[in-house]
Amino acid sequence: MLKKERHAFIMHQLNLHNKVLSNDLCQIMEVSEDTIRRDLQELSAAEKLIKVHGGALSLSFSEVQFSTDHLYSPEKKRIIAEKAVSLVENGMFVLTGGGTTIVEMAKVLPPQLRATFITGSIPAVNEYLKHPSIDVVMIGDKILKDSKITCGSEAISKIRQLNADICFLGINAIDSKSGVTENDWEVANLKREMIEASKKVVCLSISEKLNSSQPLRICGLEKITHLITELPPDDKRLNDYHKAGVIVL
Amino acid sequence: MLKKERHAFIMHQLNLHNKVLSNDLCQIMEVSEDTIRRDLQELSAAEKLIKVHGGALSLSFSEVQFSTDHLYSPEKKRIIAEKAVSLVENGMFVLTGGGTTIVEMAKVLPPQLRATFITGSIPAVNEYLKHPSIDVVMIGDKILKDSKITCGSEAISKIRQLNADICFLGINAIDSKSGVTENDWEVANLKREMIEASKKVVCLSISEKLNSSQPLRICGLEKITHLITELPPDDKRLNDYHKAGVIVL
DNA sequence: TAAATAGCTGCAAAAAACCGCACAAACTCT
DNA sequence: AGAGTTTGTGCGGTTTTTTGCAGCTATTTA
Repeated sequence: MLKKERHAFIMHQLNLHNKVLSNDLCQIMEVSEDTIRRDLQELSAAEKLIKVHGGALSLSFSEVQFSTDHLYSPEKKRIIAEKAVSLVENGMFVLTGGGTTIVEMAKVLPPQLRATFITGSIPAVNEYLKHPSIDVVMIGDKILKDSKITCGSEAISKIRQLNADICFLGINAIDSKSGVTENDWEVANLKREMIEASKKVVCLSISEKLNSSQPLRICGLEKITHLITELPPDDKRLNDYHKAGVIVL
Repeated sequence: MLKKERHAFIMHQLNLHNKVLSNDLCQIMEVSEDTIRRDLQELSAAEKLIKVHGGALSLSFSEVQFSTDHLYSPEKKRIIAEKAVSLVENGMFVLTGGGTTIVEMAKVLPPQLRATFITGSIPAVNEYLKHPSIDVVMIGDKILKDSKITCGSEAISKIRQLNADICFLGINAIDSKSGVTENDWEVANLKREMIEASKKVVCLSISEKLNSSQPLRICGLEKITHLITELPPDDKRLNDYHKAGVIVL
């Protein structure tokens, strides 16, 4: 196998799997480890991949993972937030969860908006209180320290009494098969109730969380009315959700 | 799993949840605890995260936590706060109002204290959440924007269900004849309920507010068990309250 | 205060990377 | 065409990196 061929093959594998192992490569191509090592060295020098101990990673891998050092992809969340606020209208009763995306959304609410925001999230409330004209209602209960939201039977019974116009949820994982999933028992219960208590349900999620799932199921896609990501609505990664009848923004 | 992959995965988890546990990581990635520990050490050295006992925290999280928006703290309120915390014991259920004095008190709670703090004040909750070991319960209702406390029938009915060990109130006016008075209708109602719901009632007030009164009466001195000011307890300005049977600190 | 849990240090084994060299294929230049 | 040169490849031995383990210390928790 020629050198150029090997290079092309390595790049191909890398595009498919974002990762190659030196061992696999030298077995498949039936060359020595040294040859592979030198191939990777050259491709790395040409900045076509990232060489690591034991193999190599694709450039996109590093971009996605390490480009976003501080606040996690704030620009993506800002895009999501901007789309989300367009759904809020004057006079609405809005139920929101917690999380950084919801806080971003709180920051970009138009100043002249008049609506009532109901939440159990402390960071969200802190933002809502800065707004000049919206009303803020806090759902009370014991506060979960790590996620800083009120959580418990008291909170759930309060949410059950609501019939909000719209509900915004930052979600951890969504998948066309498993629906919306979560890894925290209490938070999952809470989100489930919030969904039931609202006429429209808007899920906010960065695209990395698409097509991932976690142990606890919150609901299927049929309960979701809107899905907002930082991607344009016609991105192919969103096809499954379109098909499921979700409005994708 | 390659080392870089592990690092990327750890950062990913961290960005999603602001926190990772060493144990979870070594189970998910199927490597030894030592490997995870070394990964965290390296990422910590590269200032990508903050290593703590048992896991790691994201940088953005710590920034929020330790953000140095140190409000200037008047000496008097600090003195009052120091006296007030001495009344809190482990295992107590503590009901607190809002106001700057209460927030000062929240800041000086001893780190090893274990108690449950119940409040409707957003600024107070923000402080309580920084404490490592206390439980925090939020009283829910519509939030009064100017005083940043939850207020309304819902809050009042919740407080009625309580039987707290002790209640701390920052007060606006106190007088040996009129008792404790207030100028906000909603806040007055709330404080009245909080006093009824607690075995001990501690009033916190800077000395300037002594012997002043406002239009709305909350209660007489007989309902107050403790009064704390920045003055030494034997100051002559406090004589009236001594005589009324209030413990003056 | 004692048990449990997490961290640290040194060590050893395995894997991977590296270095120098030899040899073969390809390419160049007369 | 053929000798010399460049380039690519594989092999043996050495070095570095990575990882897990055992024993010990420090911290946390009950």
